[in-house]
Amino acid sequence: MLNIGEVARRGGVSVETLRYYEREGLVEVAGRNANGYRRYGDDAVRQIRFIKHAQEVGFTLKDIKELLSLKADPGASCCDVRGRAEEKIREMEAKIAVLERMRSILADWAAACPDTGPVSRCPILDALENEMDERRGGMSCLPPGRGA
Amino acid sequence: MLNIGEVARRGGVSVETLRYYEREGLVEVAGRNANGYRRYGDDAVRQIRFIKHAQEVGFTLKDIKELLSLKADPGASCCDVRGRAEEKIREMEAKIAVLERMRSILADWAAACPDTGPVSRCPILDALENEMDERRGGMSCLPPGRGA
DNA sequence: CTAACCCCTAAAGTATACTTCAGGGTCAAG
DNA sequence: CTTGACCCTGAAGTATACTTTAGGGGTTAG
Ligand SMILES: [Zn+2]
Ligand SMILES: [Zn+2]
Ligand SMILES: [Zn+2]
Ligand SMILES: [Zn+2]
Repeated sequence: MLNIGEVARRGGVSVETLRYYEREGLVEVAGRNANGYRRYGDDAVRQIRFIKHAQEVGFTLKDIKELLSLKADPGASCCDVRGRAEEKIREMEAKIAVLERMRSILADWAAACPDTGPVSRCPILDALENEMDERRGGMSCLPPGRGA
Repeated sequence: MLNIGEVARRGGVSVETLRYYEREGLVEVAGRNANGYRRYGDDAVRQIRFIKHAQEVGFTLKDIKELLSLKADPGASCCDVRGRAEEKIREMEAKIAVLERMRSILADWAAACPDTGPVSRCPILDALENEMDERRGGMSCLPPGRGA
């Protein structure tokens, strides 16, 4: 049985984070001692590392809560877990696609910018000022059905 | 001179967003009428579209405030603007790299998961429970100098 | 005994970009 | 004169994952 500080040290998180995880239902406390101090079993440290590893690959705490439920549920199947992973992969691919598109547009603009002279003739600012909504599709900032 | 509602419609944002932009110093009001209603010049709509376009390519409102300052500053050079764009490109590349790394790890795990059977033998949960910190480098969740 | 260090709670703050709420004037039409 | 659409302010709420603050008790070494 460990105090919160020791669990925090071994898990690589702060005690505040541990209390936060407890509030959020991610880590359970085994019990309390006479002073009201939290006592943790050693599975707590494993649990915290699970959480941190899951965060490292992109799961949110909400996701992780679900993963922990699956892990604890003897009726759950491997398939459920893989489903979560695949969903997360799709989310990431969507985010990557958005970022790639933005990066590519910015890169084009940066290439067009002469890098000298006044801002009044900067093609980047021009591009931002004028329409570019049809470019590559799906970047509309205007209300639908209203041309310029 | 336009009321806030008309500017919102033409700009494709809500009136609350406009008031928010005003508080944040992104859009100036030309004046007020006798009732205290905001009156906007028609450059306001252009300004809002600038903001929206800049967001579409990944600039934050903070970035955009700087871009607007540069745009308004006759002493600023094109170079400054390009600098912001290139910095943003680097930020995006960093984010993309992180996402790619996470995606690739998850994809490997998902491929290893048999997708049948109980969660107790799921390689994804196994991977999350056990160490994977040395994999691909730089994913440590542990405090430095503390092995297992 | 007291400093240093551990623990406790509840609430508020952080960052971002807004939205929603509460409460209340203004204006044109019918 | 009322209805509905519009405008105003200031404050709080949203989502995420924590951190910080405020205020206070417990334990141990010197
Ligand atoms: Zn599995
Ligand atoms: Zn646009
Ligand atoms: Zn330029
Ligand atoms: Zn790790």
